Amino acid sequence: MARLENLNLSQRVTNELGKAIVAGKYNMETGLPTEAQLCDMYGISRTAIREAVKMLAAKGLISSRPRQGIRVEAAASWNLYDTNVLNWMLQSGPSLQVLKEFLQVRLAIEPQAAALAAQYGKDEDIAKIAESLESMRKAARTPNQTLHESDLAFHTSILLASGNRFFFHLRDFINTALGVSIQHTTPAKGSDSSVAEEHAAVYDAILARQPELARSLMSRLIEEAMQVIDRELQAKLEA
Amino acid sequence: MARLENLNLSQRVTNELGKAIVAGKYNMETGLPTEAQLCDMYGISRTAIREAVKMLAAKGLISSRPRQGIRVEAAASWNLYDTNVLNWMLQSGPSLQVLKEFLQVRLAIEPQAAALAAQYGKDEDIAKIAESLESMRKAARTPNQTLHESDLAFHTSILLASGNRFFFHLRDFINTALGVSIQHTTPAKGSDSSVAEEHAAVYDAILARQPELARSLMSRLIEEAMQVIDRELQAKLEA
DNA sequence: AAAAAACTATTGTACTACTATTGATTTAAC
DNA sequence: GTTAAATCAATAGTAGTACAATAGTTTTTT
Repeated sequence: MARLENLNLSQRVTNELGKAIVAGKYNMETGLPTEAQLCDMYGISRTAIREAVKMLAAKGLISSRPRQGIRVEAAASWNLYDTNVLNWMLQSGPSLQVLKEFLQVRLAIEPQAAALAAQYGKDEDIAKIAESLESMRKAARTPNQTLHESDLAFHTSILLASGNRFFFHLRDFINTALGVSIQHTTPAKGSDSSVAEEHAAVYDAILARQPELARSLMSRLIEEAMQVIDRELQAKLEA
Repeated sequence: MARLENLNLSQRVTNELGKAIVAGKYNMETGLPTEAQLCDMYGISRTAIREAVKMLAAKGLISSRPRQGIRVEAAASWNLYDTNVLNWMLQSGPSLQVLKEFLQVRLAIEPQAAALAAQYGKDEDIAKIAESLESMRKAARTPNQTLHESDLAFHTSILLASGNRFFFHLRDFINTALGVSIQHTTPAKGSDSSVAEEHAAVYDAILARQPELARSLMSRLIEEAMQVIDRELQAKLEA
C-alpha cells in the first residue's frame, strides 16, 4: 500500500479500521458501526466507507448484510498471509507467542525451500543467493550497518530458487517475521560475521546440490532464533 | 463467499474479473478496461464495478490510479493463500505442475504440524483427530462413499492441534490441494481402508506424544501422493 | 531544444435517490 | 393463548450525477 501519505481516502480508512479490528476494538459481539455512523465518525462519504468495508471483507476480517450491519468475522477466517493483516497484528503488540508461531512456520517452510533449491534451483537463481550472501558479508564488516536487508534478501532468494510459487509468496511473511525477530535478538555486533558464515554454509550446500544438507543447515539457523525466543518466554514465565 | 446465487452484484463481478485475470485474459500488458467500459460490459453501475475493483485490489491482483486505469499486478504479488484466488487458479486448468507445488507445501507444513500436535496438542484437540479418524474408517467400510470429507477433517484437526494459528489458517489451502489430489489418484476403492490405517498410525504417534514419529509418518503419507503425481508428470513428458 | 503551460482521460470523492434484504413487531387466524 | 401471516423498519445494495484530483500528453513559450 505504499506510504501512508500517498494513500487515498478509502485505503486510509481501511488501515484505520483494520488496525482497530485486529486490536480488538471491534469484535464479534460488538460488530462495527453502521455505514452511516462510520460516515459521521470519519466525516467522509458513504462511497469511501463502503469501499473500505469491501476491502476488509476481501481480507476476511468482516462481512456485511442488510439490516444486520457489519460483522467482525472470527479470527480464524482472517487472511493471516495478507501483508496488511499481518502488519496490523504486529502493530497491536506482537506477543512472544505470535513470534514463536512465526518461527514455527519458518521452520516448516525454509528448510524445505532450501532442499528444493538444491534439488531443482536454476543456476541464475542460485547466483542471486550468492549475491545476497556477499552483501551480507559486507554489511557484517561495516560498523553501524544492519544485516537486516541483506539477511532478508538471502532468505527471499532461496524461496525464489525453490521454484515453488507458494513458497516465494511467503517472502512478505518471512520479512515481517524476520523484522520482529531482530527486535528481540539484541544483536551483539561481533556475532554478525559468524551469522553470515552460517548462512554461507547453507548456500554452499545448495550450490553443491545437496538437498538434505541444505535442509538441515537451514533448520539449524532458524532453530537458533527459536532458542532465543524460548529463553525469553521462559524468563517471562518465571517473572 | 457462499453460493453463487446468493452473492451480490459486486461479488459476482469480483468473481468474473478474478477468474479472467488469473486465466490470463487480462494481463500486465493489456491491463483491464476502464471503469466506464466495465460498466458498459456488465451493464451495471460504476458503484458496483468500483467495489469489485477494490476487492480485487485487496487480494493483490490489480491496482488502479487516475488517468492510468486499472493495472494487473505481477502474479508474484497475488495473494495465493486467499481462497478465492486459489479457486480461480484451479478453475483455469490446474496444471500438474501446480499440483506438485501444492504437495510440496503440504510436505513442508503438515509433518511439522503433526510434530507440534504431538508435542503441545491439547487433549481435546487430539480427541477431535480421533473423531475424524473414526469417520474415515467408517467411510472406508461403506461402498459408494468417499473419504474426501473425513480425510480433510483429519488433516484440518491436526493443523488445529498444532496450536499454531498460521498452520490452521492453511486449512482452506490444504482442502483445495486435497480436492485436486483426489481427482488424480483415481482411487481403487479397495485401498481406502489401508489409507485409513496409514492415517491411524499418524494419530497413534500424536497420542503417544512422539513428535518425530508423527512427523515422519505424516511425511510418508504425503510423499506417496507426490509419487503418484511424479509418475503422471513423467508419463506426460514421455508422451 | 527545453521548460512551462494547457489539455485530457481516468480514477477519487460526494451526494441523492431508490431497492432489496431481513430481523422485529404487530396483526390476524385458529 | 398460540401460531401464522402480514406489516414495518433498519441497514446494506445499486444507480446515477456531478465535480475534484491525478498524471500522462500535447501545445505553447522562451
